[in-house]
Amino acid sequence: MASLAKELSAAAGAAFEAMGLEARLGEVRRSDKPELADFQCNGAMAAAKAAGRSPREIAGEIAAALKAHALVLSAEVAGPGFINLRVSDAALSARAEAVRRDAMAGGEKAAAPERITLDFGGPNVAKPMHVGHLRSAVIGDTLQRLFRFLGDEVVSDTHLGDWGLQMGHLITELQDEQPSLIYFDSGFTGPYPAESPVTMDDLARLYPQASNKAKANEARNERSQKAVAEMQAGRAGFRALLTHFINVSVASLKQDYAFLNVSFDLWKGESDVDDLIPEVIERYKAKGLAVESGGAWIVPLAREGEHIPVEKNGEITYKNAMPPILLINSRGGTGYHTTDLATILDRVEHMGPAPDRIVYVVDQRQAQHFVQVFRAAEKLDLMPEDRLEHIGFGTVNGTDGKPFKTREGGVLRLADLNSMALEEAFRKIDAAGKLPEDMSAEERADVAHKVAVAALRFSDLMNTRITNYVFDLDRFTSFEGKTGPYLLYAAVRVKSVLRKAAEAGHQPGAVAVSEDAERALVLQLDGFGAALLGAREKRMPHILCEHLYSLAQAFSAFYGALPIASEADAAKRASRLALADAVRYQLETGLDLLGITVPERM
RNA sequence: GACUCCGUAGCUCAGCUGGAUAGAGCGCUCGCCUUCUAAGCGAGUGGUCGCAGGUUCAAAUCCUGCCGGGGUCACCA
Repeated sequence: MASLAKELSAAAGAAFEAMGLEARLGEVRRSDKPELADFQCNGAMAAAKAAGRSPREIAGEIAAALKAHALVLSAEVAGPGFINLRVSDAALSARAEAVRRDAMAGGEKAAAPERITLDFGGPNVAKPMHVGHLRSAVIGDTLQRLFRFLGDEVVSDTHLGDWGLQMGHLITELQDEQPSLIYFDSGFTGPYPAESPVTMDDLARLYPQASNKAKANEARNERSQKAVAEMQAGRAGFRALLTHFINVSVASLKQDYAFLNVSFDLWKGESDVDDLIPEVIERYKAKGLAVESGGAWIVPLAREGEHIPVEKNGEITYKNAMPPILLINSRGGTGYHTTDLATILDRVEHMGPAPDRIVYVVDQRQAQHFVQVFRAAEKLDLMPEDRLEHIGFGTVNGTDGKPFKTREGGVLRLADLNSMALEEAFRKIDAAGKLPEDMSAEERADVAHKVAVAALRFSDLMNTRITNYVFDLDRFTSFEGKTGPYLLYAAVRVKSVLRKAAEAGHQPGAVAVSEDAERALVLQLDGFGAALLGAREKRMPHILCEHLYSLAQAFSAFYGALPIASEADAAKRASRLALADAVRYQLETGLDLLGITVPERM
């Protein structure tokens, strides 16, 4: 059975069509005014002008048609032409039962599923992930779960940054510290040691050292640039180091991701498409798309009306500029424009069936970069621009509204953020003192971890993706308000009620709603499918967050208003237990899509 | 300068393919645990939807201009 909203929309749409109007006018949604109606349809007002009739008159006819529908208890015209609908208790009862038995907990598959390559995470080798990486990881992973749930075929790839200047910094800095390492002996032909000469801590130390030196000293920077170019050109010792750097880094990255329940199908990186770069460059040159400019090779991308040169004080600047992509820099090296294009080539031509779409979950500040890459990809007929999609997101700010920093002013590492959240979860759990006495240390630690992850993931996902948000750990780990821990608590409480009932021999049975709190709960359950599809269509996980939060609230209100397991009347008790079970099922299903798991007790 | 995102309650934010009295959380004020987890629930408080025009029966929502803030603008990614 489809959702009530969908059934009613179809019925209203048919009624509009019967009047010679568009079916889409029949869209029915939850009422803004629960005291007036369960659902409403506003199409009559929109239709009035085209139909040349008064909106109330049209609404009257639609309402009359809807009254005949089996689900509808009443259909009334209000105000300028709103159609207010009430559905019957029987319809709500049947819907609740359907949700409880449904394979998707009341959700529905996407109408046009796609094969999607999802590129997110994007950590850099040797640079520990920082708080900025949280968003890509959490949003990307949630989209991955959501897309799969709705029927899309997803291949996720973390796309390591392992090909750029940072590798040159690491190589040269390591050379300064340990010049005798075999990797720097250009006469050595291998094989190189299997053991890495550096640890993750070494890398985390070497990179900022080199980066700071390079910023202050142009010659030092040149050395790094040169080293990258040599590595990219295939110098064996440098490539062996690269492999060590990647392996050491990936092991560390996996720990941070695992804490957050984030996973990837592929751990490919920029360096994996090394062998495709010459081909990409050749294709651009062969098509006459690449031009030489100042010792570099670029692909101009500006379109009509863009990129108008303006000369000022002898310097040329561009009005409305869409800069070209840099295919090869003046030192012969390639940057992330070129590796991104080679990666598209790889994904489209070398990795099994070509994806229908490639989706990148990357900081909004990269928006122009992706416009450039997408245009360039289309020019080469790799993939049409409209099948390439950048899902941008805002930055994570501190409570001062500026980009999040540690107390010392440095960038906060993701690993440290994870530990802070875990500590805070332990603190809040201790302060509440609500965990059962018999809970083992392991279970307690598991609960703390789940609370920490719920806090981090939910607080990130509940914000509109595109805007910046203020990170406030204390607020996010709170059990009060619109937080992950509140949702966890609500879900655990449903489970607890169901468990206690089962222990007492009470099972869920046929649903028969009658009370307001029961009706409100089922109406909320009914909105799951629309929330999922909306979240997928807009790539906005906060739509799902809102739904789940409202569901948890509706359950809490229901729980407060009516006895469930303790209801004396057996039929009512069985019905309410079934309702509770439907809520548990949908809540757990939805939270799982957010990467949040619910403990048995807390 | 160009492009882009944002400006809604004291704070943090939803709502923006136009529709009824603009919502939520926090905060603050009340009330509710001898029954299922009170980490909860109920009630109240609080808004010139940045400003000015325009389109419309109807604008937080669409259009134009302005003001304020963030971001980006070819050799780091």
